[in-house]
This record gives sequence, C-alpha cells and structure tokens, in this order.
Amino acid sequence: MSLDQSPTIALTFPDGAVRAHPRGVTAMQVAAAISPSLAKKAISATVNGAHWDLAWPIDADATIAIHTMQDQPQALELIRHDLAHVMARAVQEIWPDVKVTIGPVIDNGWYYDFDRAEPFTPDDLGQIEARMRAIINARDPVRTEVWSRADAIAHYEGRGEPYKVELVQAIPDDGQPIRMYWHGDWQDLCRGPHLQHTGQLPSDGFKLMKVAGAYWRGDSSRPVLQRIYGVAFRSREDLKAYLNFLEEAEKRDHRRLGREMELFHFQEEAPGMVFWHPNGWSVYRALEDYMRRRLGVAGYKEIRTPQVVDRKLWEASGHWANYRENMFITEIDEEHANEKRVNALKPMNCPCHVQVFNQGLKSYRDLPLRLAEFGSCHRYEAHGALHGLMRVRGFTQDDAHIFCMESQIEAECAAFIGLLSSVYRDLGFVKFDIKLSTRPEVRAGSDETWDRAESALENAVRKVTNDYVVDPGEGAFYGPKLDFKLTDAIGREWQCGTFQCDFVLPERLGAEYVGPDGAKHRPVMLHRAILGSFERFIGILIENYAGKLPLWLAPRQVVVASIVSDADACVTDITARLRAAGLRAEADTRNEKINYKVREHSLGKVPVILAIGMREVEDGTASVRRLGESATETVAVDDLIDRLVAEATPPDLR
RNA sequence: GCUGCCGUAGCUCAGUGGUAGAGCACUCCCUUGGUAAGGGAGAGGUCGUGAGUUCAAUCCUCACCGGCAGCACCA
Repeated sequence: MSLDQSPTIALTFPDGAVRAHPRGVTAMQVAAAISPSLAKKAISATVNGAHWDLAWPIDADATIAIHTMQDQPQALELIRHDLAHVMARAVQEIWPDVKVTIGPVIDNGWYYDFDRAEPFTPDDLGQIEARMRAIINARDPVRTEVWSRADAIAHYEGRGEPYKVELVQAIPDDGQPIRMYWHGDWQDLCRGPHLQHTGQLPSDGFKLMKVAGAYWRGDSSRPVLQRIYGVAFRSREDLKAYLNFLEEAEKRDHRRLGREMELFHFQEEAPGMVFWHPNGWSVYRALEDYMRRRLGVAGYKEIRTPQVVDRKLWEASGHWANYRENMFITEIDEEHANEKRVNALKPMNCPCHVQVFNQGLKSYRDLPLRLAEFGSCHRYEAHGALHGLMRVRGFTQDDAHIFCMESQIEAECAAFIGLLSSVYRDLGFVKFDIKLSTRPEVRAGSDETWDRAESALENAVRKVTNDYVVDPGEGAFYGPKLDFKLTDAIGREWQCGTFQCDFVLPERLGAEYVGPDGAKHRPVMLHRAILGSFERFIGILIENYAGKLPLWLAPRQVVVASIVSDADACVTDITARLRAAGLRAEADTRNEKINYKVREHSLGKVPVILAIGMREVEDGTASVRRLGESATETVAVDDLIDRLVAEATPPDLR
C-alpha cells in the first residue's frame, strides 16, 4: 500500500474549475460542498467519464460532473434502472415466492424477468403499479454495500434465488466489487449507480405495458420466464408524449392501412405470402419500375433465374448444409414423375446468378459484371417471426450481384452508396446510418484478403461520410459487409440496404475469369440490395407516409366524383382524359352525396379528389381537393391534367 | 420454434351449455344533394378445423391451423 498518498485529490468540474477534496470523498459530499440545494437535487455524477453513484467514494484526481434531473440521459438511465428494482420489490412484496432474475434498462423503459408458475395478468400489472407508487411515496433511502462473492452466493442460496446465484457466479472473479443495492429492507444484486432515494422517481412518469414470455438468458433451451415491460420518463408529460407516439405508430400500422386502402391481404392457406390487390400491386409496380430504371442507368443488367432448383445446386452452394431448415423443399409426385428429384424453392438468388456468370468464358474485360434480378425468393420463416409485410415467407428482392476483381471493390462500393442514397432520397428518406461489419472469428479467406476488403469498404464509405459505425466481428463468414439503416418519419429505424463481399461462393460454384495474364482467376462477388424486399419496403413506405403516399406511388392518384348525377357523363369523360394522360384515375358516379364521397376517398388516402357539379360542367373546370386539406381550388381541366402529370412523374424522370 | 393471449357476418366487436346479435360495409328503393357519414327496407354466419365430455357444445377439454405481443431466429 502506498503511504505517500496526498490526503487530498483534485476534482475538475465541467466549467474548468479545480477543487481539492479529501481522498475518498463521495460525489454527494462534493455536491453538498457546492450548495445544499444541489445536494438535494443531485441524482448521480459522471466521474472520469463513468456514470457514478453519489455514494461511491472517489479515490484519485478526476473530472467530475454532478447530475440532476435536468440531465436527460443520466436521469432516464437512473429512473428506468431504479424502477426495474422497485417493480421487482413490488412483485416480491405481493408474491413472496416469485423468483427474481434480471431487469435491464431498454429503449424508453425497462423490463424485469420473473420466475413464476402463472403468468401475470393485466389486473396484476395494475396492482404492481399501485405498489410501486407506494414504494416511491415512502421515499426509501437507497444504499449500496460491497459484498464478497462467497457471501453473495451464500445469501442467494439461502433465500432460494437460483437465478441470482447463477448471476453472481457468472461475474468474473477479477476483483470487481459485487454490489448489493438496498431500499428499505428489500435488496437486489446490482452494479449501480442509483438515485438517492425512491422519492426521486416520478410516480406518474411510468407505466407497465405488457407481459411476455422470455427465455432465461435468451437461451431457448432454458426455462421461460415471465417478463414485464415498463416505460418511464422524467415527467407525466413525457410519458404522455410517448404514449401518443405509440398511438401514432399504431395508426400507421401497414397491416391496418393495407386493409383500409385495399392493398393486399393474407390468408391461412398461404401464411406469410402476400395476396396483392390491384391497389397494392400498383404501388409495387411503380416502385419496381422506378428501381428498374435506376439500376439500368447505374450499369446493371437485369436477368431472371429459376425459382425451383435441384438440391444439387444447393449442396454445391452450401445452402443445403447451412440453410436447409429455412428452405421450402419440393418433391415431384411419384405417380407423374419419371424420375424422383428433390428441388428447393430458392431462398436467395446468388447461386443462380453464378450460373449465369459461368456461361461462357469471362474475361477481365467483362468485369465488373453487374447482374440484377427482381428475384422471387421463399424462406420458411418461423411462425412467430411472421409480421405483415415486414417479415414474410415469399418475397422479392431488388437483388444484384456484382462480379469483379478485388481491385474494383472500392469503386463499386462507392458507386453503390451513391445510388442507394439517391434512391432513399427519392423515396422520401433523408437520414440513414451506415454500419461496417468486420471479420468474425470463424471465417473463410486469408487475413490479407480480409484486410484489403475491409479497407476497400471503409474507404468507399469515407468518400461520402465519416459518420459510420464499425461492428467488429459481425461480418458474414464469407466477407465483410455494410448495412444501411434508414430512419422513418416518426424516428424508427429500418435496416434495408446491404453491401456484402463474398470470397466463398465464387469458389464453391467455380466462377472464373481470364485475367490480363492469360490465367484463370476467381472473381469477388458483391451481394447488394437497396430496398431489401419489395414487400417489406412497401410496408415501410406505408408506415412512413401513414398511407399518404406521394402522388407518383399512390395507387389511385385521382378520384373524379360527381356532385349531381347530371354531371356523371362529364366525370366519366374527365376520368378517361386523366387515364389517357397516364394517371391512375377512378370515376365515382355513385348515388351518394359529395360529403360521403369526399369522406370515403379521404379515408382511402386518395391524394387528389375532383368534385364535378353543374358549374364545373359548364365551365370545363374541376374543383380540386388535396388529401389532408379542406380548401378547394377550381382549375381548368386542361391545366389540371398538365399539372398532375408533372407532379406524378417519378423523381428520376423529372 | 417457445411463452401468453386471441379466432363469432366483408370490417370492428357483443353474447349464451338448449344451433346467435350490434354498428359500419353490401343490395334495393326514396333522395340530386357543393367538399369528412341524407332516409328507409333487405340480404348475409353449420360461431377457425377435428376429436372428446354431455341428453345437448359456438360456449367446457384436448389436438391441429391461423392471428397478435414478446422471445428466439434472420447461414
């Protein structure tokens, strides 16, 4: 032990001030030295960058910042964390035989997993919330103690808490403190930090949301626990804002809008497969036509490959060994087949694309060769994974594979990022994040190859932005990859685009080209997609726009509605002219009032409603009403058609 | 795939151990109405499927199918 330590340490505050304090001073004492009111309001500190409990001692010179509820990230972290404990305490007070496990902070709140024979009911949640409020109102002081491993294990064994025993045992025995956290006479294992007392929690800023089963430690071979989710914010207002956000998300649910807008449906006989209706298919085709043009301009060649392929190809590609559980396997009915062959519906397009590449001898002069396919794929996804258009079993990707030399990866990647950002912008997404996933532990290819591929991707990204994250070890075994996550109108993130290097498949399927040296070489294969699957992307578009798609994507762009039946002929005529001009227009000459028609088409998210009464018939005009606006405008039909045609032009053709 | 909940008319949902109801939508009639629901009448379901318990099942039990939420999965 060092005996020549100075009895004081120097603490540096955010404003640059430096103050001397006794060695071992707590953050609470530091706050108190500044002012009694700060001491009262303080919730935690940041000491040398670490989130620090007010009660923990500081043993050396450090930078320090004292936090109050004004400091949102720290406040939310503490509130959610402590509420997890308060909830666990409330549950054990009500049901003493329930066993506690873990309760981490997550986005917007926390959860806590309990081992209990019966699941919690919604009534239980109300009861737990009430007990939590009582604990908060009791303003129980919080204190932490440092225990030895042996004591902690003995303690939990004595209390019959096997999960906690397992948790303590899992803490590496490297001298890090094992902290016990107490409020009142209830106690939990926790690394902290925590609030001063339970009274600092917002008694009306949280809500228990739902109950779900969850595996202990996420392992599907281990017991299922009862998980309770809560959300928490600093105030009742923030909580309300969040609940409103959830309501907004619910209103945008593409499954509901898909029904209301008559876009698509699902049914039992084909779970996870979309039945596209005329309206939905119209959106699909507008998007596909757009992508086809963009890919063509970017130098891709479109191809089409089989959907049902003999298992031999899947064995060669490695899918039969690694992906078979997710594949739809077909067998030909023996009565009708001369030979019995086992086929599979393709879950991916890449092996077929290599077959196209392999036809004819390729020269380095052919590279890069960019083969695109709107490839219809099928994957047997687990029942529980299916979710509307977002997770389906039959889908179509905007897929393409670029066959190139290693030296071309960087340029191809840069061009791809440029294309992707332009496409996202056209589709209404202004923000997206990039993630670079690098070599995993188990991988194919030499370290030198990985070095070059990773830096090619990184260099390509850097040409566009320095704002990207690296996820070490998360690459595929066959090569590094970039993932692109876009942000929608209400702040949710969706991973859609991807760019993956593959050194393995060309090898497995024997792809080669003749180099300048006259010898045969392996091409690198780049898997890439911008939208991901059309199905899922359309789901994202619907939710992003809350159904109010931009005119060029809207299934019914214009509805022409008569106000009186004497205007019906004129409505039919205008509709025909709109269609002749290339617009998707419908006539509504039903025997209904204009109010009724306007309401119905507004709910159906039709962007433009034209109302035609006798005045319009006589003047050759139309009364134009835009979705979401109550004002109308009367415009000459000829001008209107020109205007709408211009507006309905896809962004790449403007 | 796992846990929990759910499955009644096209949609949203109510309901009962003795073979079912509402609102909207739909059809017809009246109404010709100027920008988010005009009025009236009518039609529509063997209550997800199969088995069991029972004198009797839409209702209770079990299995299966599908959906929802979460988990796991997303080579």
